[in-house]
Amino acid sequence: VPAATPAASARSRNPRGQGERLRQELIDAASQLLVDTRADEPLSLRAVARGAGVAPQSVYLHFAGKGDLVAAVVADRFAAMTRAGDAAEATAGDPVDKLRARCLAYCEFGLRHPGHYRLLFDSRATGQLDPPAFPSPAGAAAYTAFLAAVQRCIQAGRAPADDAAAVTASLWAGLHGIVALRWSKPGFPWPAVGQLVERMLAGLVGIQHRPGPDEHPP
Amino acid sequence: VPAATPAASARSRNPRGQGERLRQELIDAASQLLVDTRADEPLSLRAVARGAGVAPQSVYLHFAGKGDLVAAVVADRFAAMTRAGDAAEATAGDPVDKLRARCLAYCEFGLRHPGHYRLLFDSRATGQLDPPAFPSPAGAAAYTAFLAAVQRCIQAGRAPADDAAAVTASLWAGLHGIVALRWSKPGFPWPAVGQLVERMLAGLVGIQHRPGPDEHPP
DNA sequence: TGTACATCAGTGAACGCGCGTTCACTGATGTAC
DNA sequence: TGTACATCAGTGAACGCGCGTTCACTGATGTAC
Repeated sequence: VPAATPAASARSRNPRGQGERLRQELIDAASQLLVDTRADEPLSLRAVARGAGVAPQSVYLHFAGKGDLVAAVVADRFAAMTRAGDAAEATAGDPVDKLRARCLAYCEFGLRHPGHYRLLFDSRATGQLDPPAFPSPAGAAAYTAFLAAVQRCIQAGRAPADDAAAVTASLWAGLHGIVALRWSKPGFPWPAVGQLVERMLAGLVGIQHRPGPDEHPP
Repeated sequence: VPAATPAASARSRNPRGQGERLRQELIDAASQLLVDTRADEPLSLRAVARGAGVAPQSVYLHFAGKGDLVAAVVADRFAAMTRAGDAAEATAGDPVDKLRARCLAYCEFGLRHPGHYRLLFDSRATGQLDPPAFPSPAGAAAYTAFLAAVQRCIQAGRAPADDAAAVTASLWAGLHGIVALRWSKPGFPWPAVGQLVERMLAGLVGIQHRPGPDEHPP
C-alpha cells in the first residue's frame, strides 16, 4: 500500500499548449499500476491520478470518466501487445517459425505483464469497459494476425489443410490457457512454456515438430 | 444494483443449537451472488450478509474475516465442480468417452457458472484467498481426475504413449482457454464448444475422432 | 510599450456511498438447583 | 414446580477508509489593442 503522498510530487504543470501530454501520462501511470497487479481490486481513478502526480479531478480534463480512462488503457496495451507480436514474427523467415515466434511472444507478453494481459483478456477486467462493446478493433487485429500466420503455414504445405479459423480459435484458446492458468495456479508443476507451445502447434495446427538444439527428447 | 433492504428480510433466527446453519447459508448466498457476476468488483462481505438476510457482523460468528469466507466459498464450489465431473464420467463406459465427458462437463460448468469458474481459476479471484497457498487440495483433486482419465486412455491403447502429465497440462490449458476466452470475448465467432473439445482431444491427447450422429463433417 | 482580457492547466473542498471490522448489547432458550 | 443463571444466535451503532464525481476557483501565459 503506497503512502498517501503522491508518487510524483515533483510534477510541474505542462507548458501552455501541451495539456494533452497529461493524457498519455495518465495512461502510462495506469499501465504502471497494472504491471504487477495480482489483487482483485479494479483499477482506481484516484490511484491513477496519484501515480501521475495530479489531483483526481484532473483526470476529467482528458477522460469522460473512469470507464473512458480504462478503455484508453486497453487500447494502449493492445497496441503494445500487437507491436511485440509483429516484432517477434519479423525476426523469423519461415512460416512455421513466424507462427511459433508469434505464439511465444503472446505467451511472453502475458507472463511478463500479467496485469496488462488480464486487462485485455480477463472477462472480469474487460467487464470494466464502458461501453462493453465486443469485439474491439484492437482485439480483432490480434486474432487476424494469428489467423494469417496459420494460413501461411497451410499454404506453404507445412500444416494440413483444415478450417483455418477453427484451428486459430483452438490455438488461441490453448495459448490463453498456458498463460492464464500459470498465473492462477503458480504452485502447479507446469511444463516449460516452450514445450506447451510446441504441443499446441503440433497437435492443434498439425505442424511437425523438429527437435532443436536445446530440446532433449526422452 | 439491489435495493438497500435485505434480500431475505423474512429470515428468522436459527433455533438454539443450529447456529452452524448460518455458515452454509452464507456460503450459499455468496455462491448466489457470484453466479452471474460479470463485473470486476470483488465479492463483498456486506453483500453476502445482505443476501443471507443478516447483519454484516454476523459473518464473524462463523468466519475469521472476508478472506476466510472466500476460502470457504472456493472449497464449496470446487466440490460442486468435482461432483459434476465425476457424475459426467460415470455415465460413460469407454475410457475415451469418460475423458470426453469430463472435458465437456468442465466446459459446461465454466460456461453455465462463470462467476464460480472465475473464483476457482481466475488469478484475480484466487488472489483474494487468504492465505494465498497453492495448490489447494481441491484444485489438485480436479487435476488428478483429468490425469487419471488420460492415463486410462493411454493404457487402453486409445491414445499414443506420451508424458501423461504434460498431455494433461496442455489439455487443461486448452479447456481453460475455451471457457475463459468465450466469456472474455463474447462477440467473437467461436466454434461450438464440442468441436473445440474434440480438437483438443484429437490434437493434444492423440485420440482418433470418430464422427458421432450429431456431427456433420464438411 | 503598456494594459485589459481570454485562455489554459490544472487544484481546493466537498458530496454521498459502500466497504471491512470492532465493541457493546439484546432477547430467547435451555439447564442447575 | 419455580427461579436464577448460562448459553446461544444474533443485532445496534459506530469507526475510518478509499472511491467516483461535481462545482467553484487559481494563477500563469499568451493575445488584442
